[in-house]
Amino acid sequence: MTIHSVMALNAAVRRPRPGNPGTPPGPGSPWGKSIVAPRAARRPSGKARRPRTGAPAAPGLRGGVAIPGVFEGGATPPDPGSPTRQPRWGGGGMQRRSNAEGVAPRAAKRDAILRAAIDVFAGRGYFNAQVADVARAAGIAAGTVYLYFKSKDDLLVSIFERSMREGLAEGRAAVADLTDPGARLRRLARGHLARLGHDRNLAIVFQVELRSSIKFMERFSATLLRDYLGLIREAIADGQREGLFRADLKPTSAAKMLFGALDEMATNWILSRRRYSLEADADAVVDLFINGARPR
Amino acid sequence: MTIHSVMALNAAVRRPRPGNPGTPPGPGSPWGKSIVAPRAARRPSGKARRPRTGAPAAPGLRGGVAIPGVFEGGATPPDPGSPTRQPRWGGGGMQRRSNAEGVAPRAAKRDAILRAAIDVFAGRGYFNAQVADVARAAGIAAGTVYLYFKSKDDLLVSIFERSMREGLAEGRAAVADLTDPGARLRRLARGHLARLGHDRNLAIVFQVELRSSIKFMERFSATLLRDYLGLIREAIADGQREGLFRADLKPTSAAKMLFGALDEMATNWILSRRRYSLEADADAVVDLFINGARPR
Amino acid sequence: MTIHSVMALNAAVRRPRPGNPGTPPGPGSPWGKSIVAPRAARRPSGKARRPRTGAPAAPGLRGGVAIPGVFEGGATPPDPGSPTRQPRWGGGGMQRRSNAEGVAPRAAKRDAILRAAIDVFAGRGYFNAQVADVARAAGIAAGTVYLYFKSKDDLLVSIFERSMREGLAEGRAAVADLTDPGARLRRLARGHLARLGHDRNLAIVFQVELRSSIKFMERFSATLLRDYLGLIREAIADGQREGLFRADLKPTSAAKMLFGALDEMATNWILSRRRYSLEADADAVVDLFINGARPR
Amino acid sequence: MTIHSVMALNAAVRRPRPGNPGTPPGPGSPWGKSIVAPRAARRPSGKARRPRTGAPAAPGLRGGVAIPGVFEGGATPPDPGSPTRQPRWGGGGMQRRSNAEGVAPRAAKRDAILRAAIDVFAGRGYFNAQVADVARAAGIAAGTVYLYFKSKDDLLVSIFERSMREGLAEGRAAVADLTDPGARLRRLARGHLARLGHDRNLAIVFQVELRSSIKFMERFSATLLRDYLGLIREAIADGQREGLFRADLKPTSAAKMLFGALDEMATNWILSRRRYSLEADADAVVDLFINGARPR
DNA sequence: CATGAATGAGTATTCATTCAT
DNA sequence: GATGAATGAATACTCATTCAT
Repeated sequence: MTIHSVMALNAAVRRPRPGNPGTPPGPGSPWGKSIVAPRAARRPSGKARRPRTGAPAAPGLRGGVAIPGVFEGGATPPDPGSPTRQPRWGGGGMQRRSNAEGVAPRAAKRDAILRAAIDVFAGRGYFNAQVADVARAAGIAAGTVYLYFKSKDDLLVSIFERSMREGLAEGRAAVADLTDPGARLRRLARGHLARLGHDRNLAIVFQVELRSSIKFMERFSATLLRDYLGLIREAIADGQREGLFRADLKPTSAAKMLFGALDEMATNWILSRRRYSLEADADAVVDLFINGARPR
Repeated sequence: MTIHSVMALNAAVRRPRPGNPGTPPGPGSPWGKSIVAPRAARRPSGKARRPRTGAPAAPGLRGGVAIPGVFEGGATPPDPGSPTRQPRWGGGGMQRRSNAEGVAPRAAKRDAILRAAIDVFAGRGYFNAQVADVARAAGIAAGTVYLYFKSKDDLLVSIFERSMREGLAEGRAAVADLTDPGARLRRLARGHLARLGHDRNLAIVFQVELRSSIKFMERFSATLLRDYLGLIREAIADGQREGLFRADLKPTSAAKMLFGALDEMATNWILSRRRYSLEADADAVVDLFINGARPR
Repeated sequence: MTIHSVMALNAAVRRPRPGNPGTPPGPGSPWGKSIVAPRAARRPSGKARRPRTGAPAAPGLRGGVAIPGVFEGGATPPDPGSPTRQPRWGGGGMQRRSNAEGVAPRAAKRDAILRAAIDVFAGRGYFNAQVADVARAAGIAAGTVYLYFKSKDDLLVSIFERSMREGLAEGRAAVADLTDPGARLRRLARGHLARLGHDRNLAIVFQVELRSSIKFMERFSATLLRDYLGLIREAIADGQREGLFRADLKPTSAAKMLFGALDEMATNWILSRRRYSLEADADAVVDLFINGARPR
Repeated sequence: MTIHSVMALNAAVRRPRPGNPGTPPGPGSPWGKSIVAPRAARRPSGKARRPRTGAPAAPGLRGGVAIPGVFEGGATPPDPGSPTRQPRWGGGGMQRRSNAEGVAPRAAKRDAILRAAIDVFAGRGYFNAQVADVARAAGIAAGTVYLYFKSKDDLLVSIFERSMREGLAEGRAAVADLTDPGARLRRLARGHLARLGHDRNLAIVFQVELRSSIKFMERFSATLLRDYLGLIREAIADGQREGLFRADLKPTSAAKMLFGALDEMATNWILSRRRYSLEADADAVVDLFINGARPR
């Protein structure tokens, strides 16, 4: 079972009840309900608040959580040791110009919050984590999170979307110059595991926290992930056309199998107390797959 | 992603439980109110009580819970001792006989509650489901659930343990008389998918709800699942000894890959709107695996 | 503040709501648990019980809690060391003939339950104690308690009524042959503290558990206790008539003061870790009182 | 029965609160906590916020809580440091100025909640009262109570601590300029009863609700109350040194007796339907005591 | 833009009491 | 008479979200 598969699971019956306990859904979630039963909007009046204002930015931001370059200062940093392809969140951006002199501070803060969310969610679990925890980790006030994200769910969704988008982009780029189907599969697999292996907290969120909702999975199963699996499927199909892989293999099923095996490796890596290279697992999986797909 | 991996999926998106109950007073006290807030007399109807046998089955139980062809085989479920009549959860046949000559009625009710829990959890998700929902589905009072299970969590845990125990037992039995490693893998794979394929709700709970906690996954990853993966690993190792599989394959990793691929198939099956035979997927996966593992 | 006074306190508004609240306090309370009814550790489960019956008295009765002579086998036994006046609960009875050959087994069992209730309530507090605890301590089934008592409240009420009735009877008898007001007060005071001092658990229930409700106190404040205070008041009034006590003293108020001082001694004795003779405190109180009441 | 003794009164008859939500899973879950979102340790509390002054006072506060002449003096109650303007709980005068030049609004709201708690607890009893009742009476949302108090228990505890602290401070101040032991006792007694007599609801909470737990009594019996009794004991000891009181009187015991008698008066006052001056009872008690303590 | 005090819905769990056997 | 499985009402507390400053 890969991400893809899991994605449609919880789809079932999410009670519409507002409030919270049962974790009632609530508006604001990209799924119309909220993947995880937010809490619903309330706020009858609002008493006295706090008058302060002014400050250009909470001081905590820089120090505590994110650094303009974003995502690079996390708990499980992108491993500055490996010079190759680091998943620089916020790094591949567009609007973000050159955080040097403070351009696009909004994007920078958004990245900081996302980074904080990854670390907090990985550390205590999405449900156990409180928005206030994320805010604190990001060095901002709780309410500020809502200036950048629609809801708590949105944080999770944003993490997923961004990660998938980057993964997909990287995958496409990595495969662009390769013609050999086997080599493409290998590079995709390595890239997939390397990305997760470089950021353990992100991997935890991606492999664990992100799969708690069928709704969530169904939604993405039809979008980003579909494209991601598509890359694999195409490589397989190409391989079949070139006679490298058995023709009786169904590309879609085979892609799922490969992805499922890789996914299992990733999850095992997370659960394992040992700290080995996740990326290294890619070859074993691909070797087995390619060998298994080879015409008899 | 295999079972192992999947296990960490849903971990996150879960809501906690705020609020809490109290002990309200009630009539019956010489003071008209009760000096100490008794509790009040209640008991509008009274469901089924006494578990003694004889009875064809508690009325509420059959109607509310039992689902045709599902979970009906289990009298005293956790009875791995009796090889015959194995309560195949989610399995087919075997009409519930109403514990003819004295099958513990307590176990029967426990089964009914568990069955109800599977259906309710699958239907609305573990977190969104309320204990009262499960009770209602089982045709009993909410409080009664606690006469059979420690907590709501315990329901989920019991589902997992039971399912794994049975799966493991079936797996062992299925493989006992086979010597060919490939045949063993095929039977294990088929059995695994067949078990899930027979009970969609159980499959949902198993593939999704059960993976909502990294804690949960870690715990079982070291127990039942380890044994389950062990069966696969052994078959692979035997195959290597017999020269059927490449010697450079690491049995443990290979087992995870196979399991991961199967798990992905299972989750895909659940997410898919189409109703195809999950068991049939086993062959494709095993074929690819065996072929891939074959010495070059 | 004596029992009398406290008795009317809680009378206020006892909400009739049945059910009960939850959320046991939890940490944060200076007592580690909650000042009130933390519920304490529940009994392991209490499933399997003891089916035996028939016997003139449940086995558990004799051993665990009460002995036909009742009340004499408590946790804080009536101090067999002091040959004088032991508050023999059930001992001063009427219907109870001679439990020797099993006469009045009903009364004997009732006594046993009451004795068990005293010990249990004293041990874990009325609110924390469960009817099942009392039943278990009495060696009977939970439901059986209701064959002898209307409700849990009734247990507390019965303890109070019985204790007061006996105390009143003893007080009357003790004072019957005395004419000197001072001597009567002294004997009443000694008797009061001696009775409590002989049975610590009863004292705890009497001094603590019994005062949690204004309703409860109001009810008895108008009955038994009134008579009890009456004995004191009469002795004081007689003393005034004889010129032994100041005439400007209001008998009723003075009686409350005396009772209040004694009550304080009793409560202090319970709270104290030291094990001294409570009865001995009587003299100091009475001395002070008599001296203070003496005409200047 | 004195305060000390009374303190143990209500200990018992309290209903626990089953239910749970707020009641975290507890043991029973194989993970020690709960497989799912045990919520984990929450942030320290987050009480202290930003005490800045300014705001005239939260609107709902005045209307919902404040009771004419009661509790209105307290801006920042627990401020024993400022001798002037002592917030006499239950005391008279001093219109709440709406913290004119900056009295912490936070403290004001805290006071309002406490005041509401006193009234609600007195009215329906601690156990029957719901936190929501207190919140409603204070004109705030239920959840807001937890922004100022740890738990429902904390409300009761805070009432006690504050009352005792103030009573102790007043007692010390009242006695500071007096040398005559008898006069000191009289002033202490009058002050004690006057304080309770000025705020009937506070008196009810103090005399009844607060004594519902032996645990509670034990705890405070060793702290605040000890100091309070100490004031009385010292006056008695001084009197003995001056030859005013009998030397064979044990100061500690005598102090308890005096306190017990006063406490009884207070409780009687509460229970009585008649509305007389409680403070006036002080003289009768002290007269009797002093006369009784006088050397023969 | 940022803040953070305030809001308020929501439910797991307990246990006194009943009653079929 | 005894039993004990079953019942079911009731609430403290959390935390996502808002909005007046």
